[in-house]
Amino acid sequence: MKLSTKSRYGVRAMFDMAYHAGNLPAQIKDISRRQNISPRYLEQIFQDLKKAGLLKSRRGPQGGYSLSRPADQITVKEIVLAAEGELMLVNCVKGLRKDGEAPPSCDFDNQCLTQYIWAEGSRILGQYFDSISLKDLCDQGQELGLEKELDHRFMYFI
Amino acid sequence: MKLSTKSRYGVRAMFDMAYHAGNLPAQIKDISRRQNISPRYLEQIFQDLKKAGLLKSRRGPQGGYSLSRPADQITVKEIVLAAEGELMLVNCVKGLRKDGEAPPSCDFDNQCLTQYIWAEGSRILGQYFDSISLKDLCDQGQELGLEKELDHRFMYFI
DNA sequence: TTATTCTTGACAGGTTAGGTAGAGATTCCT
DNA sequence: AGGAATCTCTACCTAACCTGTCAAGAATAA
Repeated sequence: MKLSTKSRYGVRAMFDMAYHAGNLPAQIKDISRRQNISPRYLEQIFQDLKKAGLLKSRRGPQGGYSLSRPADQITVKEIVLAAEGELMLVNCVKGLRKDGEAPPSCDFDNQCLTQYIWAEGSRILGQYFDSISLKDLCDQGQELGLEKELDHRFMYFI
Repeated sequence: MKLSTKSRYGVRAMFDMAYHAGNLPAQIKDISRRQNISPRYLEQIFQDLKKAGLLKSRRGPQGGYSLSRPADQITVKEIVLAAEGELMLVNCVKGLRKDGEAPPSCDFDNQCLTQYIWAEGSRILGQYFDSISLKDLCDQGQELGLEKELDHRFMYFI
């Protein structure tokens, strides 16, 4: 019952982007260095987040990724959902998936009380994750005095 | 972020025991047949549940397993905790484990905001699971008119 | 004593998580 | 136009874990 690293890295990376946001897109190498995540692995995760519409990307020099929406309009739930594929504690429950694929039904459908428990637990968890936006995390980071790294690309103009 | 089958089977099996409870201990073969769980696998699960103090066992003819407490004093949380080992969405968070082992700390300890999210999510989930007892499930089963199988061992005395 | 049932430990096959690697496509700058 | 920076796509790999199976043994009741 563990979250995959994709979810955890994804949230960390998205927070990092929101926290260090500048005028230019954020680059994988900077995020991965600050958050100590393998750059190549982070690329994959960002592909998922981009497909989910949470990130925009620009190629070429000075390219990189940026949030597709303001930080207060992106919730942890969306990130986890995009990275995890779905937000369900079990497979045998009817629920929405990222790919719209039909969920596998178990052989005890309709007479399995425990289904309700897992479905409700998933819902409660999703509701909590939905109550937290990236902005909330940034505010919390400010309060804790979390250090912000200056964008070295701005140095050229000083 | 899926629950393992141990948890799901464990809850199903414990519910089955509570629902069909008679004077005699319940046997693996009956539970596994009714719940469509591999008997050998169910044995393993019951070992975990027994270690956690949720089940009592008796060997020999007419032996089997029985709940170590009344059904209204056993919650889903306890079963999941026993089967899953712990109830934590991530590993990097300090939390109680079944074996008392020290949790591995991540390299971003104390400056990782996301830890709080995962810890709180785990707590919320645990709280929900703790609010459901086996008796609640039995009551629900009654309401739904879930069929109770007669214990064939009683037939001898009729 | 014998059949029944739980106990214990080994082990194996498939799947998934987590990560690496390389070639290609796009864009910017000179 | 050419080259460098950056994202994109696909394939591949490894270790761990999930989900069991199997076999031998120990306890108990009849």
